[in-house]
Amino acid sequence: MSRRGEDTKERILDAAQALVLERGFAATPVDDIIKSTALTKGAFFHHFPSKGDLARALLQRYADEDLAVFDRLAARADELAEDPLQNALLFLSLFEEFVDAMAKPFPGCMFASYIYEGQTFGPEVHALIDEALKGWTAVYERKFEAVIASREPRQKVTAKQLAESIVCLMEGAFLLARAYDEPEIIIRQSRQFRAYLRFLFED
Amino acid sequence: MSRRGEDTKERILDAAQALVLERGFAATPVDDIIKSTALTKGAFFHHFPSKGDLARALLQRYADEDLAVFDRLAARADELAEDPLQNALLFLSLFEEFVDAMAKPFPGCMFASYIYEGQTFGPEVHALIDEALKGWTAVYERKFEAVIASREPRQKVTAKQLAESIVCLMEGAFLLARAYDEPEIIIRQSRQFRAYLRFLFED
DNA sequence: AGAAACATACCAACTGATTGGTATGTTTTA
DNA sequence: TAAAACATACCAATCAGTTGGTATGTTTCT
Repeated sequence: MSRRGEDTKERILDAAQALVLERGFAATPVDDIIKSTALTKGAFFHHFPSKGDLARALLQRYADEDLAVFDRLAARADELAEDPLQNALLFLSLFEEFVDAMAKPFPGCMFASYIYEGQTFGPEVHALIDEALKGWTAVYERKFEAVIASREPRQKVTAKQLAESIVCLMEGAFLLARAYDEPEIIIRQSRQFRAYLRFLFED
Repeated sequence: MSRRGEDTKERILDAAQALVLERGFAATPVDDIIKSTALTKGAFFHHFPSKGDLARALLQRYADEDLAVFDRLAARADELAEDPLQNALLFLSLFEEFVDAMAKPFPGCMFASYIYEGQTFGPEVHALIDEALKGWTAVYERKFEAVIASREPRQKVTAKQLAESIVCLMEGAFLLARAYDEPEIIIRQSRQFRAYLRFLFED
């Protein structure tokens, strides 16, 4: 695909992402997407064989960007803090900074949006969601394993438990943040979890 | 409305709830709802002036039932445990029992579903969601206030913080539970939070 | 190099199916 | 017997997707 074609495809994805995060996938007609890009139906279906293909491409791109952010934050944390506990704490701090820089109105999490539309999507989409959720958990789990290996926790906890907790906590925080349009909730909860970690592992 | 009319209205709501939780509201046509009740369009629009009215009625009923469950669990906890900490812990245990008794496939939380469809609904629906979320938080906050009043927490925490945390944690757990069709996640996370509370407040 | 052959990117207009909703009946119940 | 509770038969709008076509490259052949 030429440079020009690639650009329009991105434009369609940009418009679709904004609308889908706002209203959900099923509630976002193709007509509205093309209206917001000043393109036509022909152009849309030239780039995406079906609306379902858009759903897949949209989530794929979102997952890729999400992974990139995660990797970037992890790399910066690795750079600045060698100690496992400090590394984990810093990673969460960097995540808070990232959320703080997000635009209002707070868009929410696309995985969550897709999860609650369930039946609408095919197995490929479900696999993507699975991969993302398990990916997050795995990253956290590795970090917490290192922390537990380096220090005796004040309370008996497993890395897996902690990892699942922070993923749940953040997804829930994303939901409330969206309901109230208050991204600060995410930051508050992440900070609270940091305090919990310090409490568990610091002297 | 007569007994019979009330019954059919409930039947419609039952069918709608199952479908909406499965696929989302916008992705659930009225035709599918009436198909699953063996009724007709005339009957549906006799009971609900519009599909939007169904959305409101559906969430209202869900909120009422949710509140009833909450009150029931709280009453049982109050009955069995006077001590604030034991009361809070027991309340969570009873909630875990309740989740454990829920049917598979795990349906998820209707508030979350509605939140991620945002734009679709009117201000009345948003008010209902707000009320429910703030209601949960308020119940937890009162319980944790009593706990904090009765004991010195090992770490400085506020009742409000703890309340927001458990609400986020549970909503996130509901999301993962739905993604994996594993309600056990909710139970695990609630149990984990109980351990955290005991750790904070027990000697 | 330059023309012929082909591919990509897009558009305007249309299509059949589905959508929420209505108008007009018929049955049931109080 | 008169509302309330349904059913039947429709409608206008909207939906995802198609059609036939043009304009603009890009590659291939001479």
